[in-house]
Amino acid sequence: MPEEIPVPPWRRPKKAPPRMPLTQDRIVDTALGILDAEGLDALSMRRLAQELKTGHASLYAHVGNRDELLDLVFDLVLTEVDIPEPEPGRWAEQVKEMCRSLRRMFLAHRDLARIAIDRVPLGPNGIMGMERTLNLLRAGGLQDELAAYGGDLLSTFVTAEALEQSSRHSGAEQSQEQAGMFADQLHGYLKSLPATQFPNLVHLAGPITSLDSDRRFELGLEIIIAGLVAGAGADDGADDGVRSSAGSTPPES
Amino acid sequence: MPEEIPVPPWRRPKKAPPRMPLTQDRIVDTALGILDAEGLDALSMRRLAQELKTGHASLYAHVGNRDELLDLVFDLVLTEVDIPEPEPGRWAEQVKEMCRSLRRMFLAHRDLARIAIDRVPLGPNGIMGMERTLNLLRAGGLQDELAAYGGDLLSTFVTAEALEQSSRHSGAEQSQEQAGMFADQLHGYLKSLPATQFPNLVHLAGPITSLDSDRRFELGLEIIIAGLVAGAGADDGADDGVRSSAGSTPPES
DNA sequence: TTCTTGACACGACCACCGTTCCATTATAGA
DNA sequence: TCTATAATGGAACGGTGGTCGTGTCAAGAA
Repeated sequence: MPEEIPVPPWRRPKKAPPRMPLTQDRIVDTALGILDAEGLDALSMRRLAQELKTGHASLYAHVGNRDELLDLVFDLVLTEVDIPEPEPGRWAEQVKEMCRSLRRMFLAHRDLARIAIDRVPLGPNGIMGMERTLNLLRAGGLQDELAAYGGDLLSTFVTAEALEQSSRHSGAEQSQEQAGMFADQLHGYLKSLPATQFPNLVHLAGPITSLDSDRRFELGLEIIIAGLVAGAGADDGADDGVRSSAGSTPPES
Repeated sequence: MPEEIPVPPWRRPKKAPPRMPLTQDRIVDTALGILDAEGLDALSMRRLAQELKTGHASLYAHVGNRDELLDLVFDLVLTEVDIPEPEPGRWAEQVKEMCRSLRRMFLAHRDLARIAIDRVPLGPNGIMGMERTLNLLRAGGLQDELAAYGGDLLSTFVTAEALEQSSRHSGAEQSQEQAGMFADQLHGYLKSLPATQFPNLVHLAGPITSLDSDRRFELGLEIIIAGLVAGAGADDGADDGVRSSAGSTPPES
């Protein structure tokens, strides 16, 4: 921000800078700024008021309470997610693109997954997003119930995965290094377990700890989409929704 | 662990009831009691100390801090989950049984999903659970990476679903009635949206709001297991893990 | 141009929270 | 019985979200 130019005294004797009025938008914008820079725990009403150069009690004239504020912040960032218009023949890829966009949004805003995890996005942008999501899912031929629930499942998955990723390196500031350290420590610990009692953990110590966030995300996405596709074949939803024959037989290795 | 052998009364004439000493076990047990009865927000160190008829500062001699206490509570309830020994030919059903058992545990303890959602279960019971889970998943022929991640995905799914269910009727005490009210209101709202702008939401208002928790849970379970089964067919995990051909072609309706 | 009014700002306050310090106390071992 | 060790818990610290009522200021009415 450039230096402030002094206002000529004859121009606006006392009109212009009396105060930038407090509005809900300004509050929500500033809250998002604090969230990005310092995380959810730092976002107290007092800290927010300080940033806005006002008293914390003033905020309650515009936002109700802290929880409602977080609702508003959540709905605001939802504008960053883009959900493609369905194109024939690209269904699975487009569903992935949507989920990746959602994930990018989460990773761009610190602790946002913690806000989103127990919130239903019913703000204006949330509703828009639901509409577009359903539109995309139905374009893949998913029957009503599966489309309705599939959107929920996908967004829950993306949120939970983002939450896991962000909480892994919580507390300290470092991200990459911290995550690597933890993985290494965990790998050593798992390898050190008695192999007679924990054969699977010892055997899988590698795969368990070596999966980075991106790979986990793509894997989970593949699994869920494959599951949705498998369910889309069932035409009568009265029984199971997902064709149960797909899951009832164990694959023999 | 075998039952404790009672101490003969002549052995310790006046040791027993001078005061029941504060132990970590007593603290964790009591914490779980408060959690069940009053929820996570009511579980403060002060409230807990009051229940134990002691000062809140005394607790810190046994548990480190509140977060560690929640770790311990989480690990304690994990004993209630049972994970079956693999039986040939019942793989998918056994995976479901495991997930249902986990879900039952969550529903039996108020707000436990909120505790579990951002916690990796690395306590003794958590480790045991991971071992048994991996054992079951591998028995279905899942390759290493898919087994390692599949367990995570399933438990994340169950936790998130339990969280959603519990947060739906948070605040007020009512559960069934409250949930129904909310669903009705939401249904009315969705139906009231302009059909030109939100055709999918209006069309799917029924399926979206009529899915009760049990059905959601079973549906999601089917989807994920179907996805895992689809992925189990891929023999080389170097590329995608889940056979991408399964998900890349949209099902035509 | 003066008066009035109503929305907004905000200091003071409330009831909590998690955590630490440290003097006191109770217990177990010598 | 005396002493070393550990548990205990009152007081205090620095926070939190939220409410109340007074004060201020700017725009509309007269």
